Amino acid sequence: MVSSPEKQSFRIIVTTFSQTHLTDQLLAWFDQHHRDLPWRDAACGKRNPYRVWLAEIMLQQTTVTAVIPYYLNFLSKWPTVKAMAEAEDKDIMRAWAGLGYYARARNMVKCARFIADQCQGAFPRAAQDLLKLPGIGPYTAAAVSAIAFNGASAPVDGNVIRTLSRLYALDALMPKNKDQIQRKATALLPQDRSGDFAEALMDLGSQVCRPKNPDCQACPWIKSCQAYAGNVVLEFPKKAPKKLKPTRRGWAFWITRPNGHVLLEQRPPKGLLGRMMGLPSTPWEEDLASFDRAIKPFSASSCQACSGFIKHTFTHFHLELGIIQVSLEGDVEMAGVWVAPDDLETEALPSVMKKAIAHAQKS
DNA sequence: GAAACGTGGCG
DNA sequence: TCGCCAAGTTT
Repeated sequence: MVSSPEKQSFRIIVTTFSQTHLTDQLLAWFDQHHRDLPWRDAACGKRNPYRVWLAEIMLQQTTVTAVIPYYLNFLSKWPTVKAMAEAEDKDIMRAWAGLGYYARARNMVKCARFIADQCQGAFPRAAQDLLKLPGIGPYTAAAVSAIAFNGASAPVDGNVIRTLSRLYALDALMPKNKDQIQRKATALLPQDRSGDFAEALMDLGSQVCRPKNPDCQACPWIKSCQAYAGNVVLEFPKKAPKKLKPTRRGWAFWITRPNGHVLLEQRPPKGLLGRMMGLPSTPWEEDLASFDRAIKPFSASSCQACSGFIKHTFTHFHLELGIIQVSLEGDVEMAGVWVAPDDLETEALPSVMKKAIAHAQKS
């Protein structure tokens, strides 16, 4: 059956009207529930692009609560993209330590240097151009363009996926539904206020359309939400079943010289905890090397295993790490840096290594 | 497309 | 205790 042209245009008008309605409802809600966050220091479109970008990089897969102290510290150390571009890698990694996903920090500096050296310190305004920069993917490109420049882009993050999946009862599995959600989000863009719209949709997802315990009664879209109407809100978004995490095990070494200094190594520039500092360690594998085998390189020294082991969970595996204390008799030369215990806190140590160090020091 | 890539909080 | 989850990008 073919619709008449009149019928089609009528449908387009109705669709457009209801989308406008949704957009207006969302923006009205946003105006009443505006959150005061450190990076929201001016109206959308009038923000400092460097600060917007810095916040968006940090907020990738990371909660607002975790980001705030890091954001403030970075801004105080490196107030401009030029300042960050001139920073040393080591200082960036130190300041990022504990925030996780360290490739973000490595790409961030790379991006800052590109902006400073190749773009006269000015961020591109269009999402399409931002997308070419290191560490900036589809989400961040759209977010920076919308929030810093009021560009007509709709960032789609986990909040947006969840909220729109519920609003339209979208059955597609994450993350295959990304294109569909992107089209829905773009269709809802207002004529102006793209930046407010971006923040509004993400705020709605994080504060109202929460993963668990959503507050549907507070939602401006309650009358339009298909999942709510069907009483199946928690069934969206549809997700593939999670894979089981394997457990890997290893030994880390607390190696001290007679003066009490301890040996740290910088990890390789890519891969897990890349470019961060840590205790020397055996590889982390599913089969644990025996104590005797692990201490072979230190056969002439006194070696003692701390009781128990530390547990830590990464994105794709659990880790059980045993700690072996090695007390060297003299100032043996070894690859790495010797650090006084009091100076450990200033090193670029990821959380798992801080945990291992605490375990070694209390044993 | 799938896997790698951190961490801390919450129920 | 433990699985789930949070403002994704890269390879």
